[in-house]
Amino acid sequence: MYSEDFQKSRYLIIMDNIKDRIEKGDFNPGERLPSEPELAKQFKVSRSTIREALRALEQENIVTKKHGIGTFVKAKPLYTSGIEELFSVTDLILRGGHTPGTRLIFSEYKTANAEEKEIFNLKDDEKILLVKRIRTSNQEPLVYCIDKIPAHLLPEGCTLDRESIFNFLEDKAEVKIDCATTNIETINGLPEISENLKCDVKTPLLVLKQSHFDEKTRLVLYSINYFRSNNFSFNVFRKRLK
Amino acid sequence: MYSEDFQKSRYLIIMDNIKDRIEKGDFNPGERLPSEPELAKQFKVSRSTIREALRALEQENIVTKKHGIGTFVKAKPLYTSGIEELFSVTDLILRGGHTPGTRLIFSEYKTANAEEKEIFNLKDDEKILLVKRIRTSNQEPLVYCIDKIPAHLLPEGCTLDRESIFNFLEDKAEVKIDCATTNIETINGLPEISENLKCDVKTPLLVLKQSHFDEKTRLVLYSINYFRSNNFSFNVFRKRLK
DNA sequence: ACGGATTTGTTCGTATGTATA
DNA sequence: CTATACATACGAACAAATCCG
Repeated sequence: MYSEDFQKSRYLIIMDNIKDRIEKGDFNPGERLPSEPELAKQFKVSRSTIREALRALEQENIVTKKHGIGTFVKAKPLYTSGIEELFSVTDLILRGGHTPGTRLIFSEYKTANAEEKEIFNLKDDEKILLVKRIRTSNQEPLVYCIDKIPAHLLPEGCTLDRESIFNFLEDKAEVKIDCATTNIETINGLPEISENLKCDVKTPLLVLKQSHFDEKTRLVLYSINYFRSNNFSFNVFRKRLK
Repeated sequence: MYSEDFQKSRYLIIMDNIKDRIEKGDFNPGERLPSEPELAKQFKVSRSTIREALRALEQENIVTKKHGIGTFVKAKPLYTSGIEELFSVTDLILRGGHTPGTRLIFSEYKTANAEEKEIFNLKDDEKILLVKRIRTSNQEPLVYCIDKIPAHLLPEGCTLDRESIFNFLEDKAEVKIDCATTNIETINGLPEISENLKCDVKTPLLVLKQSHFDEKTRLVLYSINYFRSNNFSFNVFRKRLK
């Protein structure tokens, strides 16, 4: 009952096992793994289960399969887990080993304008919550965030002044953010924003405009994040199709 | 013999069929698809084959599955084709419906320095080809590219002055670029680069530093691209894990 | 709160197809 | 041509999540 991988599915256990063996150097980068029937024998499971495990490993970019040849360990542990994985700014800072903080600039309910009604698919007179905050990493300002959320998704009168919006939406509003489309661009510093970020107007800013969707692909959060570009950059893992 | 999807696997055919029906409005965004056993009956295949098709559709972000509930059509065809798909600058321009061009600034073989030997895993005295080019879109400069390739991957004495490096490596050097890790940041304009891009030094530049790997995860191309940020931005599709 | 029906998730075993060496 | 390896497909059984009466 209190065991951790109690009733974890076999393919997940096998997956972890293979990961560990790669980590340990049992299987080395570039090397071929034992064939599927071979692994099936070793783990005493059917080949289907092995295939499931290998498929998952391939999806995590840890191995590649080649038809008629074999399954190979990818070189560098390419889990750069870059920007293609969606996480909140809070998580971003935590993963960097720093302490996240929030400074509220502005929080107000307002009637949605035409564009907002369009993107959130709202009826007349519906309101949205507009929040402007500075997110800090170890007390230092890192990013200026503007967030917009339809009011009907939120409990009455909350202002989102402290918490991670992701966590708040999940815990208190039962909205699970599933994915986002992000546009990345860069602009020159802007007076209000640069001042709040304590950086020079001459320092360019990295701008992420993000439309966040829940599992039903409803747009639930639109945010614009201005990052101090002198202490920030993003990684993306890009894969060729075909 | 001459039919196009002759011997295409069944799950791919089913996948296309379901895609078409979503396209046509047969299945609408947010709606539940027929259950797996139901689809199996319709297509006269086993449930496993249906699951394979649905899995592929899920991977393309066209449907989502929920345990114990069903499989649902995602809303907007969330154009996946952002920066997470790796393509050459040439393709990038072509996809925008413009005409790509190249202006050679510099092309020379040089002995790899310590850092380059490290990243490319080279022995002493090995050389790399260093190329600096301006890529143009409809004759207008768009991006300043610095590319580094180990000499041993290339035929003797080529300078890569005209072609797409991706195409050249595939056609002439038998090197297939498979994936890349990309770092995105922004910097202030630099004298040499801004001048070549015909933009003001005050215009910030979007910088993509990319390590390109082949199928064996060998680093085969390292490139730094400086984009004129005033006419460029990227999209990324970000997915939440778990 | 319980139970049964429905739906997806996991696993098995087997057979056949296709790519590569 | 043959052996090996991965890919696709079938059908069956049971598990786990969800829903509804």
